[in-house]
Amino acid sequence: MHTESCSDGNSIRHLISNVSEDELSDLAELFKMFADSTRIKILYDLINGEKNVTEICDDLEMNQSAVSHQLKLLKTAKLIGARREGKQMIYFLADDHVKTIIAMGKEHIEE
Amino acid sequence: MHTESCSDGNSIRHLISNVSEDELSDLAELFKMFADSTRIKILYDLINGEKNVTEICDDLEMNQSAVSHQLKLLKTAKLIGARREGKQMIYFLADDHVKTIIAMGKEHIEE
DNA sequence: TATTCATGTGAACAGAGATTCATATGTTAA
DNA sequence: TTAACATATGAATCTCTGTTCACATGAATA
Repeated sequence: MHTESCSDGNSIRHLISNVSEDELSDLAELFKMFADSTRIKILYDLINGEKNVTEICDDLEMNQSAVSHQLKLLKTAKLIGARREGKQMIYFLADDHVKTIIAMGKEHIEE
Repeated sequence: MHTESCSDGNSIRHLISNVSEDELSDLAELFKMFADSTRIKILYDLINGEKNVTEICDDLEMNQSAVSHQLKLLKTAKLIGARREGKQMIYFLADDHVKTIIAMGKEHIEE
């Protein structure tokens, strides 16, 4: 016998043990968020604590529109959260996974 | 006073504590390797042990050229290694960081 | 050495994504 | 309600990158 092994019928040739193709796509999507300089800088910036958009722009020395566009992506990916405070929007890291993932990356680089 | 704080003169406005802009770019470059479905599948495939190109192609159900191109990128990034064995090239994960990083990603997704 | 199998690679094409520009939305203060 | 500030967003542009196609390279075998 040599038939389907994935119970969900979603398989890249029964190989990738127990992991559906969708799950791997989601993984790729997640890592995409870390795969851009601007977004990494934003995430890294927020490790120092929550900040509003203007502060982030100043820190990164980038124009507000570019930053806002990336903030939106990060928020959609649920890597950051936001709340309004008067005229300003305060952004912050959603959870500790972000720090952990970045830390793992740094570790690999400094091998 | 409020001048340069990074000793190397490489700063995104002294913010990103102790981390040079280059270092953050390297991080982004690293995560780019995980940010594509094909590459993630290859990496995940190799978690099951070393494989030659044909096996990987079969597993992913992708044509050989596409896979080879991605293998080259992964090798350049030092996430995988390779050795020749007769006509075949055997690819394998370079170290455990790959597994760790993927595991972190999965953990975040399954939150 | 000619052939076949396994893999690598350059060029071309297509699609995705990042930045900019202009402008819209939302909030506070005058 | 008007003005000023803070942020969001759509469209256009430009760049980057993944796949395909055709072919090159390398190794084993007849």
